[in-house]
Amino acid sequence: MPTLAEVAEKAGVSIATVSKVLSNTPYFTEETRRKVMSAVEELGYLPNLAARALSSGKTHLIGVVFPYVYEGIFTDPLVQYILEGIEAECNARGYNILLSTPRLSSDGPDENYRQLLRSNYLEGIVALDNVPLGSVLSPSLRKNTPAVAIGYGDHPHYVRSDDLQGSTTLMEHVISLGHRRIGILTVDESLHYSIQMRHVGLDQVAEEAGLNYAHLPKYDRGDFSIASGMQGSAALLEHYDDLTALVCINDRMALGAIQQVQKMGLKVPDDITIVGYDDILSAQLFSPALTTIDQRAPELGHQAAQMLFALLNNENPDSVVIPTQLRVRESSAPPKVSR
Amino acid sequence: MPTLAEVAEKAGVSIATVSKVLSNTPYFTEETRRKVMSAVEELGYLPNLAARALSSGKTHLIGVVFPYVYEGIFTDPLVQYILEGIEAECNARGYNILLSTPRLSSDGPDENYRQLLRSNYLEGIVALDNVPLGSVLSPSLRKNTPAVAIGYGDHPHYVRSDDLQGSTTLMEHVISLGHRRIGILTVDESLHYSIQMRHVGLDQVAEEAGLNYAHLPKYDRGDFSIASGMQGSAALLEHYDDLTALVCINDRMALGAIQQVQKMGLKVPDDITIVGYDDILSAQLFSPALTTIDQRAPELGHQAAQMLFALLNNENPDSVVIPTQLRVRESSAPPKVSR
DNA sequence: AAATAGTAGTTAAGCGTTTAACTATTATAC
DNA sequence: GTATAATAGTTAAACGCTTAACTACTATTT
Repeated sequence: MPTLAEVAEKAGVSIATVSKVLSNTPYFTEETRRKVMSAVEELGYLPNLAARALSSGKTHLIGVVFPYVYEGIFTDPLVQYILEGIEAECNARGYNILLSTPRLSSDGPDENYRQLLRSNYLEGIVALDNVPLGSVLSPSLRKNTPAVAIGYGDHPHYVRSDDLQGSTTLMEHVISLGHRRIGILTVDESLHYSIQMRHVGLDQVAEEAGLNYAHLPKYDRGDFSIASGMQGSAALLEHYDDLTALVCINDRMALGAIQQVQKMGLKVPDDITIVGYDDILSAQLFSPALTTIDQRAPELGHQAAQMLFALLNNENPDSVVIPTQLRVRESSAPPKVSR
Repeated sequence: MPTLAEVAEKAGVSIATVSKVLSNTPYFTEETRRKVMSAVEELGYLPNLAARALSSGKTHLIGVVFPYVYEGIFTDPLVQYILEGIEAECNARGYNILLSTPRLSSDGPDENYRQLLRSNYLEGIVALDNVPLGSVLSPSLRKNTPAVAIGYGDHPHYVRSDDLQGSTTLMEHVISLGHRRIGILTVDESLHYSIQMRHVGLDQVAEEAGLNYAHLPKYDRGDFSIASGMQGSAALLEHYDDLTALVCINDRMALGAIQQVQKMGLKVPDDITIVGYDDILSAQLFSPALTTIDQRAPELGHQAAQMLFALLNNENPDSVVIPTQLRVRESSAPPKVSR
């Protein structure tokens, strides 16, 4: 690999001059530029990024952090949308993405990750931070590195989906259809802040409608998976066969539930309404298509990255809460009068 | 950030000794180790990765390259599975992933990417390389960086899914069910090597069964999307209403086709068999569940990463072709005798 | 004509490691 | 008791870049 020194020699100038030309720092003639450039060209010179990083302190590297918790990170369909959003912003600015997927336990993230984070190797960080178990972005970890959290972690700068508004809208939809005997399919809510918020929303709307949320039939041992949606709906309907609607905390569980109730001979939405949350690809494709909440995940990624670059630019961007969108499809309808 | 020098001073030794202790290079006493370690501890020393990279030439960074071609990279459902596989291997070895998503045009990948690749900043590369349009891993680009291609790019080291075996198995399944009037839904085959291979497989089996593949009704202006599957199936059935089976080049188009033919009043699989390729999540969920080919994408990622680390270790791993698995589900059945 | 400001380029220090080459001490062999 | 080998640690060069401080001109101002 040719170095600055070789370019300088070939061009007949000093390495400082070459550096100036390449970084467009003022004060050189067109003549010099030409000489330098043609030397660069001939030698196929490329800057050594490690050297540049060491010297300037700028790595042009953004850490994108998706903690690995209860399941593989990439099995979460939202992750890819978020990544897409972040990627677009970084690409536009010539920044590279270092993808970090720390194992998160109750002791916090793994040692590799801690070191990476504290090493100042990353100019900035965008992290999914939604897990009460532990933050990948706690103040002691992130130190001086600008960071944006996607989620409910307690951070000065964050982007969130409006889970409260989303769950409220979803529950209002179900209740306004006339349902009152409503079952809830969810996961251990200590797992996820956004799940907790969704419960708050469901609760509020239920109470306003005169329903006691705490007493609604619930299955809370799901794990986000399709299988647990099947299991949960079976368990609920076994004890409460008069339910006219199932509100599920995510789409995969909702799709599992639909399959299960169909297997049990019920029609969706005629016999029972089932709604989800997330609007994954399968939600639109499924038959019946799933009524659900679109979190607009790519937007989460875009906004988070934009905020991060604002921070790097010494601006002070406001945190953002992104409104969700109710997608009414085929899986929800008024309850049958007969039941 | 404390440096080696500060640690050395605090421990009362030279920086070379500190470096030796930390890298476990022989020849120091237990006593020294203790002094160094406690200085490290007290100061919270962490190595500067840029400096280390400059000095040692090792960045501990693996480039994972997903070219951005006709559509956003992350809209391809396989990508996340592959990423999952690569991530697991890198994580186990303490390597970090630099995620690169070059824009690929007929001039090759964009300039940012070229520079990154040739800068020796990455110790190794795993790249999706399946596009005749241009390689992200051509010899001139990758130079001395060890690289593993996932796909059909012409490289010394690659991992491929066995598209020939997959498509053969798929077509054999359809033909063995008794179908002879078969339509093909595909994309411009100049877009993708693996698509080309799938055609070869379909062709072979068709010919063996006495069908002229070239004359089978085809829609080849798809773009992998659900919408184009709907469009393509509509177009085909308009001209050939006697088709008893549609073989689709990927799952999303197949799912689109199912929706479309259902909309047209046909039953799947009673009136028409529809099969896909990929086994995306929705394939299992859809009703009817889609008969398709499972490429075992996570395995592609695992194997590719393992090969790369073998290369870094100066071994000479063999390239790998990963067999696929036919998933027979509900969307395929023998043709109705009446039609 | 001297002082000042602007332009063009150079010198050299510094970024924080790694590591080859060296010195000094101690243990082992004969 | 010396030669040799092994051990423990140090010195200093090197990695390739950025950038502050400097010199040397040329153009402008007064």
